[in-house]
Amino acid sequence: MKDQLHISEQVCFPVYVFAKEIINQYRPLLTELELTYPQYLVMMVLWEYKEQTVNQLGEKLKLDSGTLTPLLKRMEQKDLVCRTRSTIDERLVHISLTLKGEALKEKASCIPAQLMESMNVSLEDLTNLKNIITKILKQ
Amino acid sequence: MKDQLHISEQVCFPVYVFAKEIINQYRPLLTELELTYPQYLVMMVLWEYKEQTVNQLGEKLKLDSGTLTPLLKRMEQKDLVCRTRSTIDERLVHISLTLKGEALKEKASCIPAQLMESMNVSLEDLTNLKNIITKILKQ
DNA sequence: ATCAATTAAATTGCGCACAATTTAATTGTG
DNA sequence: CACAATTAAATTGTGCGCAATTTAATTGAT
Repeated sequence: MKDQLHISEQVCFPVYVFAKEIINQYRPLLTELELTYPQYLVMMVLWEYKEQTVNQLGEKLKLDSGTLTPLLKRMEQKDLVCRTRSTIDERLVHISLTLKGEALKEKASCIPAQLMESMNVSLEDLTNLKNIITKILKQ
Repeated sequence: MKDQLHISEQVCFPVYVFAKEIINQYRPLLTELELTYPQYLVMMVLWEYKEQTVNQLGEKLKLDSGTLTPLLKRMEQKDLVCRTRSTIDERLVHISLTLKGEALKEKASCIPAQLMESMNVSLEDLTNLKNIITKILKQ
């Protein structure tokens, strides 16, 4: 029987490398906006939904409070988001955009196109990739 | 023009989530062997190549010495690998398996199959996925 | 042979990512 | 109402991942 314990036989390893490579491609673009990739993900959710609790962000981004709490505090330090504990239910912390955070959307608008260019991938491969992965993740 | 700054429109986000999900699927299997996923990758390279310098490992795994040096020290602590500075070229550190590290290959042999099962993906999707990603990474 | 340039690994510092636990508030049940 | 169970966020601790720098050894060009 064939030995499966080789890097070259693995499917997971290319996925792992590819995910890191994507973040590395984003890095120079996001550094200009003083954002990391996970912070950029938070911004995208907030640009779309205006306000989210820590849990809601966590569900959308698949991150827990152990990751999000310190990350959001750093974003608060940079005056990108507000963290406000709910008065109705004091367990909840609402995350919303500051004016600076709202304004950053404009600057970020060119990032998707820039990234597409830097990755140099056909639209076809990209859609196939997305379809397969979302199919796997849905189960 | 359509707003591209939405999580749902992104291709990179599913890749990022998928890569994390893979590592989370590996976690319970690898925890039994007292390995993390990156440590498992190092083991796979060493099971195949017997001995590697830090740089050679880094090239194969796309990791730098800043990541590998402390990781390899932890693996040395667990008596999985030996770190030996070369006498011929003292800049090089050779990483090789201990007997315990060599023996772990046996225990790890079932992991690829177990992971395939826990991921519940068709072989077709998996090969397509791998082909697209390796194609993109090759450029 | 000398010394600048290169190379390899280690170090420093920061930001995730996640398991496990803690703290505090709310809900649900008798 | 009381109080156990649940929920939300924060905290603690460990291990990557990478940029930037440092340390030390080797190479190469004159």
